[in-house]
Amino acid sequence: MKAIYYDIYKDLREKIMAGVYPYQTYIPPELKLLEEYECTHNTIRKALQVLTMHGFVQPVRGKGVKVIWQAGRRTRFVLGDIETFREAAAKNGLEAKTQVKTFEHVVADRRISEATGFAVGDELLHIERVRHFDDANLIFDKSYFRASCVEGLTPEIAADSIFTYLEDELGMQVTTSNRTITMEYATAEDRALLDLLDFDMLAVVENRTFNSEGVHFETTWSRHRPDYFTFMTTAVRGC
Amino acid sequence: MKAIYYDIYKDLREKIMAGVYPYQTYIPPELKLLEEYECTHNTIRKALQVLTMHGFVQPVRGKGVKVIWQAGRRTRFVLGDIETFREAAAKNGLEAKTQVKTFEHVVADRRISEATGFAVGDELLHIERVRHFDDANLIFDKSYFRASCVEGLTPEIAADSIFTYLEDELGMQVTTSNRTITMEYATAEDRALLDLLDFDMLAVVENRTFNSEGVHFETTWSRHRPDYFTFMTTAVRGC
DNA sequence: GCCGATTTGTCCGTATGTATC
DNA sequence: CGATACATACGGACAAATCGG
Repeated sequence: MKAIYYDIYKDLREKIMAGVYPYQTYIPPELKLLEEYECTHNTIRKALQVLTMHGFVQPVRGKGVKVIWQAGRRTRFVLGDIETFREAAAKNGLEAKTQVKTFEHVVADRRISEATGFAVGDELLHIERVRHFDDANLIFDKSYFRASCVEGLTPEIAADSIFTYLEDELGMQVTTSNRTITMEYATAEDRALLDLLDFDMLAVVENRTFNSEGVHFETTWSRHRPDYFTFMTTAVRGC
Repeated sequence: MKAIYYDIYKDLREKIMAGVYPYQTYIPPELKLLEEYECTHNTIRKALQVLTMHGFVQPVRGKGVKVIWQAGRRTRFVLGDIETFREAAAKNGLEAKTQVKTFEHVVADRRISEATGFAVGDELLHIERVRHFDDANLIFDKSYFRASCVEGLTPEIAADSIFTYLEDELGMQVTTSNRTITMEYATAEDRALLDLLDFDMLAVVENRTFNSEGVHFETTWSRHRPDYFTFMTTAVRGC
């Protein structure tokens, strides 16, 4: 991301998180920011818009742009923006290991098609992985990738980071992700693969991911042990 | 919302949901849309940006703007954008009733402050409500409102719709909502108030809401019976 | 492989409206 | 009422990616 507005966004975000612009105060007005970043009006606004969408600030007409982000008490494993499992784990201060349980080519039949959103007949790669950290198997990922989008993928790469491979080696850009969160009973398979303790339900995140070409290339169900599951998001009226 | 870009957004959204612009096809390019809506390219771009943020389309450089929205099979009770409980229930085709269990003024002590994000000493209104539909008590809402933001609120209004009252009567605008989703064990209180069947865990949505002045005026925990809980959201890289 | 047409992405500069103080 | 500050819209310019000839 080499856009000017994005650099400004990142800079402002840093300052908010560092407490330079504290909770419930106003950041400098557009006119000041113009001078500081030496750009126009519109570019500042674009940066502020992204900042707003991410829940850091809220513009108040006639007054200014107010900081609404509070330093968070985050517990265990927090999901949110688009990021790789490895990135998320690192951000949560956890060292993670991944074990590949299934790695096979399949052709989408009617049942798979309805569950994943792929078309019947699509060539897919079916991958199942168990995520291990804090001395326990905590997440079970069941994924279907569009085969033509993940050429050269091997079980070894799947054990490392599929998304890093796709972005760095294949030059693909992950762009949009539609997510659905539900709760489901643990299956015998979950119990066999995960360290579930007494939990009999799981938090399930269904993820349908599109690349920069607008092609749906992945549907994954991440099945989380409840005590390690936290999902954060921001909704903004009208945006 | 009287902005031009917002009308264009709504029109395009309708056409996508109606199938006028089907899944995986390109919508007309900017130049066509300029003519159709008689505005400038910047206004079109703003509308497309909102459409993108909501997961309906994805722009592809040099090619066009591709529809990535698929008609969904939504199950039971679906949450997502900012909307009142009543709106959400209606959208899911359910007729809902609300029972007010608690309605009292409190002053935030250290414990409440840490849980809600309000400051110690803030005057709050503590409201607990049970949501009933499909012949069962399915959601338990524990809320704290900033008292100065909800003047004139009564238990009767709370049984109807607090948000409708705030927006229509007090002229407040709900703008930003920071949400955290977790799973928790059901408490004795949950069991007493809800029809939990055999479920021993709940989906809990913590909601911290800010009005158009950037003032944090509400923290609510909505405790949902798992089989009626679905949460949908869209994440877009860079936005 | 190159060039030009198409299409989206970014940025500039300006103008006007609306809300606050 | 005027100054300040955000919101919307216009019009123009150039960059970057794609596609067809």
